[in-house]
Amino acid sequence: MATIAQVAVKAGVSTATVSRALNKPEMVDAKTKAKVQEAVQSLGYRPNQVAQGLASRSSRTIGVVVNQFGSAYYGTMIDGAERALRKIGYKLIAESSGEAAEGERSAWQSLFDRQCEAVIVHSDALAEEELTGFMEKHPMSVLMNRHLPDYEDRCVYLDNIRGGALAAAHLVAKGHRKIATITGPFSYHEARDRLKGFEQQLAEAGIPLDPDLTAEGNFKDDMAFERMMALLNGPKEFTALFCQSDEMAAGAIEACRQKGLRIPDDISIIGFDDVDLARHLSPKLTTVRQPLREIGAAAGLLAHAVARKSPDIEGICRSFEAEVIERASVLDLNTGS
Amino acid sequence: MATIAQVAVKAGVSTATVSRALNKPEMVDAKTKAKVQEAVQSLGYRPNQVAQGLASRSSRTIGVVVNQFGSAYYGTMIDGAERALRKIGYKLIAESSGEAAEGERSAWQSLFDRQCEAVIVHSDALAEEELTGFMEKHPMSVLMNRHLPDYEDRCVYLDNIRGGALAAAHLVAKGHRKIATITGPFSYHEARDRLKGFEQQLAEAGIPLDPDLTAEGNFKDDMAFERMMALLNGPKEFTALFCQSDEMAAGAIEACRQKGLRIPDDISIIGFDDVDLARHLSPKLTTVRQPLREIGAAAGLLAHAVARKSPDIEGICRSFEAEVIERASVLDLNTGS
DNA sequence: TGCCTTGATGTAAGCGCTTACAAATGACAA
DNA sequence: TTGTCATTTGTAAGCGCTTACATCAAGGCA
Repeated sequence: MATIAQVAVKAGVSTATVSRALNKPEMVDAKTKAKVQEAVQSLGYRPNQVAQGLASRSSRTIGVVVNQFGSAYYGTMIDGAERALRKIGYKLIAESSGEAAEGERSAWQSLFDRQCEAVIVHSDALAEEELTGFMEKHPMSVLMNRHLPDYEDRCVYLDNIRGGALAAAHLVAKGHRKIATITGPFSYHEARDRLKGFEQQLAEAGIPLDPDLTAEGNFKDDMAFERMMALLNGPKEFTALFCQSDEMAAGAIEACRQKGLRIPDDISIIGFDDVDLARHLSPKLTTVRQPLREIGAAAGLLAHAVARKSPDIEGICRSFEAEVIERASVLDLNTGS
Repeated sequence: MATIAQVAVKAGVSTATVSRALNKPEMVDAKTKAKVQEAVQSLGYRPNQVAQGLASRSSRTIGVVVNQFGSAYYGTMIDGAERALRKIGYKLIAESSGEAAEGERSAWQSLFDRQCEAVIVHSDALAEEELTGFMEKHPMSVLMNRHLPDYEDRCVYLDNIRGGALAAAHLVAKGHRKIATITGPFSYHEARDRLKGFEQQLAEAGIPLDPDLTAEGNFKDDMAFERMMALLNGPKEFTALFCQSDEMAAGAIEACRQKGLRIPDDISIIGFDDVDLARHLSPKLTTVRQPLREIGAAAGLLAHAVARKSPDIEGICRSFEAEVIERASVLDLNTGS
């Protein structure tokens, strides 16, 4: 690999001039610039970006930590972040936490050790209190898809309360009154918020949330399958189900199938997320869409703005709205279709 | 951020000693080590890994370029690679190519500019010839899930010929004789290989591949839907279909549904990949499994071995075998179940 | 002509580390 | 006592860049 020094020798100038010719072209004479260009070409010189970063104290790198990369949920957000950052010449270093609190802590720290200018964290395992501590300790961090009131301006998040309300409103509008729900784990802020919005919206329609029809899941299909089985075997009847993730909806659908129940004829189901899976399920799943790619992109931009202490922070959308995508898994009781 | 110089002052030793105390503990006296440790603690010192890398000429970073991160296919491989690398203290810099040849070229180059010790490439867009050129130009590269005969020892790949054969064998064993197939794009090596294995295996059973029952898709569901519609509307009958990706199988299933055809009663379908989607489809999809996570992990390890010029290269599994996962989308014509 | 600008380039000091090599210390054998 | 050797530490030269500051030549102006 050619170095700047070799280019300088070949072009007959100092390394400072080479550096300037490349980075601040307006400061150097046209003829000199030409000589430098030629030397660069003939040596195939490419600046060592790590050395540049060390000297200029800017790595142009953002870190991201998520549970794992294999699921569409995380993958889509990361994709959004990476594309947004790549456009402005930034790179993404990705680390997975292995779904453990200790993994989140160490990944967070180690990304800074790698001189990431900022890091994007999707925390699942850290309690609110510890998270707050980290946000304070690492001011160059932003939270993705989680809302921490104390650090409002460094969070990109979905309005989960409203998301939950949307699900309830949709079901109620379709004439459902007896509604069950399988939530995410209550240790997750999102799960609590979605349930809260769901409950509030039901209340507005004069329907109290029935604890017997409320089950705590873990966003995964297997557990949702079991919960749904229990609900179906329970004494209470219901015509509709709200699952806080599409994957759980898939598990619930499977349970219905095993019990010989048809969807949406016998039971209506609405999911949450709108990952690819949703439109491949049978019937196609009506769901509450999270704009994951947009959320990821916003997190990337926010991280960049925070790192650069840019005043644009205010201009970056930090709060996103969910929307219901109507497909074929909810029956309209009013019209029967 | 504290620097090594500050630690040195606080501990009353030279920076060299601090460096040694931290990286080669056996070289320094126990008492000195204790003083250093204490200074490190009290200053909260953490080594700047970028500076370490510059000085020691090793970044402990591997790059990876894929089409996009949002799909389970790429996500799972990346997950495998990241976990394998994290265990040996390496980090992953991820860049997406935006599904374009130019994106692949520039990502590849730019990851080296960031001093990645090696880069893992999942090339979709580059033709074999250009790819060979890149492998020659960048010896610290490995190919993930693609097989380039000239650089056999720097490729981690699935035996796609065998994978295609497996699909054919399964269908034939179930008594199918009239078999259609929707392939990936023929510009993809994988698609050609899978078709080749498929054809060979059929030939062994005395069944010629019928061009009228062979359609070229693009691994996506939409196009598969159209291709399947055309096949169904065509003059030739068939009892089974092999799709070269699960996503295409989902599209084909949708087409059957629209035509009022039941699966597997009227038509049997076997997919390829075994991503999460497969077990959520209805009926659950019988498919040829690619061990994506293992392939990703092997690519990570191979990249590391290549970067370190380690002789272990030979010990890393580079060729993976597919396997058929039997679920519910293929009817056994022999028994009728 | 002399002085001040202005623009282009070079010099050299870092950025935060590692690592040859040199130096110092003490133990030990002759 | 002296020389040898092993052990521990320090000195300083990088790694490949950027950038503040110094330098220098040329042009403008009184």
